[in-house]
Amino acid sequence: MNIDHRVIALIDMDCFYVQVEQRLQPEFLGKPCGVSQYYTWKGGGLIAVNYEARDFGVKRGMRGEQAKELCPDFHIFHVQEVNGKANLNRYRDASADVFRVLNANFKLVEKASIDEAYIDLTEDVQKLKDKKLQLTINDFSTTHLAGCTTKIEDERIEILNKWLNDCQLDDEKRNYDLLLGAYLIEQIRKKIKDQTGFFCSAGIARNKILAKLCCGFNKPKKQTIFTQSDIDHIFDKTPVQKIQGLGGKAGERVVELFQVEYIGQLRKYSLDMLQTSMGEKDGCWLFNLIRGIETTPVNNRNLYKSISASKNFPGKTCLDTIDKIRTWCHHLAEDVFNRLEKDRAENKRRAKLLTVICTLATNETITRSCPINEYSIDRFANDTLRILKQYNKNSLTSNIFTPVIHHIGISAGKFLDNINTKSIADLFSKQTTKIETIISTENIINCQEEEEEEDDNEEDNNTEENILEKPTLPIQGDFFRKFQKSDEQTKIQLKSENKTTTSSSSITSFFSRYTSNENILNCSPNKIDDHYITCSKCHKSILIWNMPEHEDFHYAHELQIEENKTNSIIKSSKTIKRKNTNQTLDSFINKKSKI
DNA sequence: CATTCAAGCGGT
DNA sequence: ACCGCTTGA
Repeated sequence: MNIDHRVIALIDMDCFYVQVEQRLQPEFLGKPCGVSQYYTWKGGGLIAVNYEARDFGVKRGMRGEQAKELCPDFHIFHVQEVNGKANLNRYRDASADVFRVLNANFKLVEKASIDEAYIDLTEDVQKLKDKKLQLTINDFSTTHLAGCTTKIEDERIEILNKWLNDCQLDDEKRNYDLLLGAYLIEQIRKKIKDQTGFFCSAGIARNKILAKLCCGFNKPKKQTIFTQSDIDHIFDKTPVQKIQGLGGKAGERVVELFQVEYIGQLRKYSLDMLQTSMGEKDGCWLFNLIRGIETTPVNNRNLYKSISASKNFPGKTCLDTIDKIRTWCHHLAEDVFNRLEKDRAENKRRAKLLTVICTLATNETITRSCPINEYSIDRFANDTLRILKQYNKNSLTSNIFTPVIHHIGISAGKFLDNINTKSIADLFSKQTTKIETIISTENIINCQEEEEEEDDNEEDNNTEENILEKPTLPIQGDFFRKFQKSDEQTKIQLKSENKTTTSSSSITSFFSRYTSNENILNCSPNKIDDHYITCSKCHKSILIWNMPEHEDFHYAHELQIEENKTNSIIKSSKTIKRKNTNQTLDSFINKKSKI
């Protein structure tokens, strides 16, 4: 599979929080509304505004009172408060409703935010091709072409109709894939509406950046196709800040350094110039991006990597006594605890690391972590309080805390799976399709360095079949979960000689980095005996929250044998079909080696 | 006094 | 591990 022959969609719920509230109170459908949190101060801050209200100039971030001035009929929904703190569970639950539909219909779905999902439709489109459907304009009632900006419905239909006939008759521009992708997305959007009640918009393109960009071209309740031939003329009018990842300081840097306003203006700069100013990696990314090439994979991930609760205490509301801090530690701990318990029941996993974030009056932000040994509100609260107290300059006997605190957050992460009974074969069998690991790359500039390969494995007695058929190897870390879910993308490397790339990463690079990382951890100042457990395989003392990775290390070691066998296959054939999986070990290792 | 809360990623 | 940046409702 060529990386720029993918079909990627980005689905984005329209003013999601408002729709969630309107689903509960349908009498507000069609009326200008918004959702705000903390209504006592100037009507709270608006975090979602529907399209009816946007017509009046109401915007996200505005105060509720200000919105009322612009639009007297504006209705404000308020975020639920628990213990005096905004609670977003209602929207998380609604999000789960949407993702249930997506996951039931597609294999490769990435939860990008509470209301956004990337879908890799490449395989779905290939399967659909075999059906040789004759699609008509009626299959695309909400579809727009990125290059067609008309507001007149008849014109949309005329131009889209011509385009769809063209690419069904002669697909020389390779647009037929995108057409089929758009067809699938028309259907899933209908399904989402039918099964959840929510409207959404979508973008369909060859990569995530383009899908994300064009999703915003026609909103709400519409979808947009971005073809490769749209790139130049649209990028010529696309402000740098509109590109995902360039909305902040990085984008400002681009504008300043290159004196450009629109992303397309960067085309006149060489790869070298971009890399000199932006760094090797970012420069490479930009150079490819403005030529329509962007290879970031859609990760198969539906679960949160962390669960957190935080609250600001601005101005006079700051926390200046131990009592106040203790109370809020407890409230935040309770929120995290409740969500962790739900997560544990649903996802059979446990968070192993608690991270406390606080901002002091000195304007410094502090982040400190400690292990989670059991889920308990009091444990979370006490751990948090203990960490915060380290920054109190006042006497231990006083209730006064200096410097005052303006923000506290508690985050739980480093999840460890409990599941330990599934066989490897079971896990692998979830993915049944092939992957082609050799990718044609005429257009792709890749700046990743070659990694040295080592051949230092002795035991070569485990065949791939042996490993795959071992039924009872316990799965404790999340290595296999990632593997099973095809979380990663095959690595591409440019070979300057013949302009072909091979998937050629080595497991050894993962090892070397992991090992050095371990050494650092073993001499870290946080070393407290309680936090260590002894690994049953290597008898090393390992920090409890590093066990998932440590277990990955062992599994990776065991599978290195398989890796070596695979490498020889890759080198000797153009494509490789792997039994019962569409992932190579490379793909996993690539991610790991970045840690 | 004041967007706020939340999540992920990359650099070091 | 910790910090800053980015994004989104």
